[in-house]
Amino acid sequence: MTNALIEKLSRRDQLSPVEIAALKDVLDPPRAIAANVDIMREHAHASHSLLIVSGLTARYSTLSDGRRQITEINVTGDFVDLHSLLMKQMDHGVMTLTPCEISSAPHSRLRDLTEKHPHLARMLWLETVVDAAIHRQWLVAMGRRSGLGHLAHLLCELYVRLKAVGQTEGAGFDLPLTQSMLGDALGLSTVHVNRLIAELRREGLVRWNQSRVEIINWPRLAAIAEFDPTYLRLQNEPV
Amino acid sequence: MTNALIEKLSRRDQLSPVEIAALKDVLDPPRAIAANVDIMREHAHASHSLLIVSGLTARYSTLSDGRRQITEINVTGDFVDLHSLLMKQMDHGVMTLTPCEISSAPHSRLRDLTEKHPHLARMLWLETVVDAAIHRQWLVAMGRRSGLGHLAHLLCELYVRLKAVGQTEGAGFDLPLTQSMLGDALGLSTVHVNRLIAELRREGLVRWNQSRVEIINWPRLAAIAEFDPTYLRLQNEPV
DNA sequence: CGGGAGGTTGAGAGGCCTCAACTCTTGTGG
DNA sequence: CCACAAGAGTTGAGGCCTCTCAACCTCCCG
Repeated sequence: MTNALIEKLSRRDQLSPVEIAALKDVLDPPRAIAANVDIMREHAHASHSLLIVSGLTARYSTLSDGRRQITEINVTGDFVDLHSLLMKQMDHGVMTLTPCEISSAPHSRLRDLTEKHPHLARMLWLETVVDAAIHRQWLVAMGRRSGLGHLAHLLCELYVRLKAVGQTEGAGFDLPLTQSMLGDALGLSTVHVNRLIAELRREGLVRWNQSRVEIINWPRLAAIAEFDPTYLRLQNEPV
Repeated sequence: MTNALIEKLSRRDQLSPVEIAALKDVLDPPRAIAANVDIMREHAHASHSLLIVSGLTARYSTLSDGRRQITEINVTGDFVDLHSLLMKQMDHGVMTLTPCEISSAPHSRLRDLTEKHPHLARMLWLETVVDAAIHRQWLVAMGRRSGLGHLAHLLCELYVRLKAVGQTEGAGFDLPLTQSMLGDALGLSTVHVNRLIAELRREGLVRWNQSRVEIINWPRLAAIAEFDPTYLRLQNEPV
């Protein structure tokens, strides 16, 4: 049930059987949760962290006029809101984008884990550090890339992250997000997202029907995005 | 020499004398570094992390056409690039914005610290988690706020962060950044930054001469920015 | 005194926004 | 089995925010 997380962590550094057992011990059995449900409310004081066993979630912040900004999309195997172990109060909300299975990890047990397993603690620390690196890439894309480059970058990122946990098929993957949600992630309007997707299709870079995205021309898509996956930290370097 | 860092950490949770000594032990004596110097290059493999003893630095990423996006401004007492302890390869560069004093902490010693002092390790983990929270606020500002709101938010953030380490005087602080640098931080052009600053002045929200920023009307500035300092995690809650 | 960096201002262009209408799909109930 | 509603996607038109280009000013320093 924690396979995707362990698969991802093992790409970065070796986990001992004891550590794997300790990691499994902090997690409650997964619960099934429907799509479009808040699993952690903005400003809440959290007492546990959540692991996505399957499905897609989004971190978001809401503005006073109701508009929304999604700040990260999380996928199967992501320890979303692990940061609340230390932040205590949530600076953003987390919602499901698809039906999900979610495991809960009480902060008390996570704190015990950091006392007894310093190496595993660093591996979890690294999870949050990669989140920050993803945020930085989004900042670069939002601040300095064209709308098309930004969308292309998001697709490249999701493809690589989903592939790392076995959620791709060939050059395609499922992305059951509405164009309105994509707009909230990119900081663009729904109408403009629609036109950008049309442009990617017209240029023969992707096939995109329903929730199925197929990347037809990876080299050109990655070039438009100036995509370099180093920040996802999927290479093996012991911590 | 690590006073600002310890002052900031102590706002969040109590540090024992042993922990303070351990923290000081990982740091080399500070070096003086001029303004506009790269202290960590993009894509470099880091073997140590850097503490800002005094001065201002910026994390940045460079695009293929030479344009730049600053993803965070770091101030006195910030453990900039602590994340490299776990990331190993830098996903961004770090440069000084002003003359700085910088202390270096070898990763080997930091790793030892996490083995022997789990609580202190969590405090350092929290430092990187706050970085991520700052990134998220920048994403919200960049994606969904007006240019004016974005600039106002940056000023509010810097004021609160500088105040937490005793670097403000009344409602003012030093911000020796060129408008071009501010543009790189906000994702705007230099010309537009100039016009936004002029608007803040015209509206009587700030006085801004040379590198001196004086906030005249904090309530209105914070309202324009929709600023809520919770994400900076300066409240006391034990980790 | 000249040069360079930074700041300021004007003018025109363009990317993205808003508003609005229309289409398509899906699910529900009569 | 069809009518209808609701949600999502698509397209057009006009407008605004921000960009680029360019000129000029100020200040500082060699």
